Amino acid sequence: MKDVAALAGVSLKTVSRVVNNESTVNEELASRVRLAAAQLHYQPNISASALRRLDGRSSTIAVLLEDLSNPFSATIYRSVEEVAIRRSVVVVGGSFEEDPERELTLTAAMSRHRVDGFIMAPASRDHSYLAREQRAGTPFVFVDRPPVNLEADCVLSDSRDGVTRATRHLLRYGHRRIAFLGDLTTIYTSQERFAGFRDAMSEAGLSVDPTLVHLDLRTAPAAEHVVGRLLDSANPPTALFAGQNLVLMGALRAIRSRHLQQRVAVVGFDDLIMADLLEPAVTVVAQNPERIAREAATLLFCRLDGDTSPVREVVVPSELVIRGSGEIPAPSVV
Amino acid sequence: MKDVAALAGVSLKTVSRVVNNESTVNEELASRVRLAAAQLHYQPNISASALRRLDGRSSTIAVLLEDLSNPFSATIYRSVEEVAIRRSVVVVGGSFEEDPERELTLTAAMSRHRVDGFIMAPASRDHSYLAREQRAGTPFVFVDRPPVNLEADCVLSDSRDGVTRATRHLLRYGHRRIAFLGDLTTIYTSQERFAGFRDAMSEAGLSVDPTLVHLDLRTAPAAEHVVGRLLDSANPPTALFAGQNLVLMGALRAIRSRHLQQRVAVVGFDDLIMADLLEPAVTVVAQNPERIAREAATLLFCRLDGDTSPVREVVVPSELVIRGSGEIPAPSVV
DNA sequence: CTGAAAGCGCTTACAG
DNA sequence: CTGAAAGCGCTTACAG
Repeated sequence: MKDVAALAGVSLKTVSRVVNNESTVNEELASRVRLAAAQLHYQPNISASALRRLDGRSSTIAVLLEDLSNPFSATIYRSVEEVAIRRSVVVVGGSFEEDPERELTLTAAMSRHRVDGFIMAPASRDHSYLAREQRAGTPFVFVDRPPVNLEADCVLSDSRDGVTRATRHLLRYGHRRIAFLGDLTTIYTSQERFAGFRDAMSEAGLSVDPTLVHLDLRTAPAAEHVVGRLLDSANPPTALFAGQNLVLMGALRAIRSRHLQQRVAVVGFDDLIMADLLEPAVTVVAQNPERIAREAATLLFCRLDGDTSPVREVVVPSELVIRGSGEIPAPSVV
Repeated sequence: MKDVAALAGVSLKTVSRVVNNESTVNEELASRVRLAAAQLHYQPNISASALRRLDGRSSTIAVLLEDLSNPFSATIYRSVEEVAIRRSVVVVGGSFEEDPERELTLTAAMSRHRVDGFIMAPASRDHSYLAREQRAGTPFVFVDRPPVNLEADCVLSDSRDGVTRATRHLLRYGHRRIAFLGDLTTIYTSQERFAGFRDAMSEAGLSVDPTLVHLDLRTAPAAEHVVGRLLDSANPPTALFAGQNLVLMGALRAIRSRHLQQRVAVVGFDDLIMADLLEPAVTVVAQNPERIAREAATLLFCRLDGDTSPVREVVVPSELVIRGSGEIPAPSVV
């Protein structure tokens, strides 16, 4: 900036004004400055300007999710990026991997980098440690999972209701022995999905058979193993609800290796690319990560723009996508 | 930092020494400083320290790819994150979307944020504009596509050879009429994949039938349409090579809707989650994005650590994953 | 409308 | 081993 000022023959302050589009600069001086800046390939140092600025804004936000390589997280990141870029804000990402320690590490790192705000799907179950930073003016928007012990904006899927509707759907096709396969019970959404399942069962006056419930399944092979055992048992389920992507894939493998794909009904949570290409195509409860991300980004930028209205909770509807695997009737009904 | 110094009753400089783990501090003073820092929940301002530091390092790198929501890009981002986090370096991401303008915009934005280095899969075909920043000490590592008019490190898949091997594989099953379906011809990897196809064909003494070559396919519906027309033609191909994920999906849909999945051979480029669950399971040329990312990140950090050896080009092998769809023999051979 | 001085939070380069 | 002064690139708060 000093060099630009020297080349343009003006003061530092004038360059600063031109760079920041302050309108009060004489057009001739301004164009001299712009010419000099272009000649020197000058790029203003955003960190330096943030340091002195009253608002201290770095034009950077953090998007911290479970795992940026999974399609749900990746889509959220990407959709936030799209909103951010329109405001010339840059997005730094991080993956918590369900590790509360890593949540602490990453949020602290972001705080050292003085990000302007956070969008996060937390791994921990206590977010009171963020209250100080929040009070200091950094907005937090939670996605996919609500904040615990912290008042903050939050954007969720209606997982519970989505699973209830999916379970009713299976019940309607005559299924009574429905297995529920869930992810880590420590995860909020995992609990919600199971709750949605129980809601529908009790609503139908059915009790949940504990031998048909398997939770804390994280990987496809684990799910494949469990589902294999269920299918091979004396009294197998006639339908399966898979509470998560990888679990769904494991379940489908177990079913296929037994050639039961036309006999056992399956509904999964979260859409899969290519779900329509399987035979039968896979019925799922699809979330809407683009919309979750857009709502979250919009909320965050509103807060950054000074919106001090009460904390909001936005619920984005999930959708039952009917494709075939969930519409296989129970044997007794055939 | 000032507050920490005041609370600990030491000078600013002593706090700075403790924060930066300079060993020359009296243990008693150091622990007083640490206590004060903890009480005040002090987080050092990395941008401010970068401003004055001789190396000017911000502990931030940029990872700019085609589209962070696609599995290939997302996996690269995630794997770079994993290497970066071990060095307490934070990763800011961006998506070019095959738009050279956006490449300029995003690299300039990153430059204003004074990132320490770049890992990027470029959209443009001329990177000379980065030479200045590179000379100023910011390392660039290109992934998936080589730099043009710029000397920079680069990590590539052996796409061309991978496609040649896949095509030979189809030829071995008796196919002569093999359709090639490619992505935008402006994309480097797209050209390479087509070149690999032609290599194998000419090696086998076959000419490429131009009516079986369709390039510039970007979306699944476009591919589905084109493949549909091919399959419905008087002299349809007996095998298809799909040069990209979405194209593969479109091709599979066209084949399935005509119930030809057991008759027309298909090989795709890039692995798909669930490719093993289709019937037949899909044979693909799989890249290794984790390894590409690890190599790129390692190279970048070597450069940041002062490695000034000549520019390197690393080639990561791709792998033909045989699953069934690519092993359907040509009709004349049956 | 333009600019000289001070200061953001930190590290550097010295002095003691 | 510890600290006072200067300065990184910028904006603020003034003065003219």
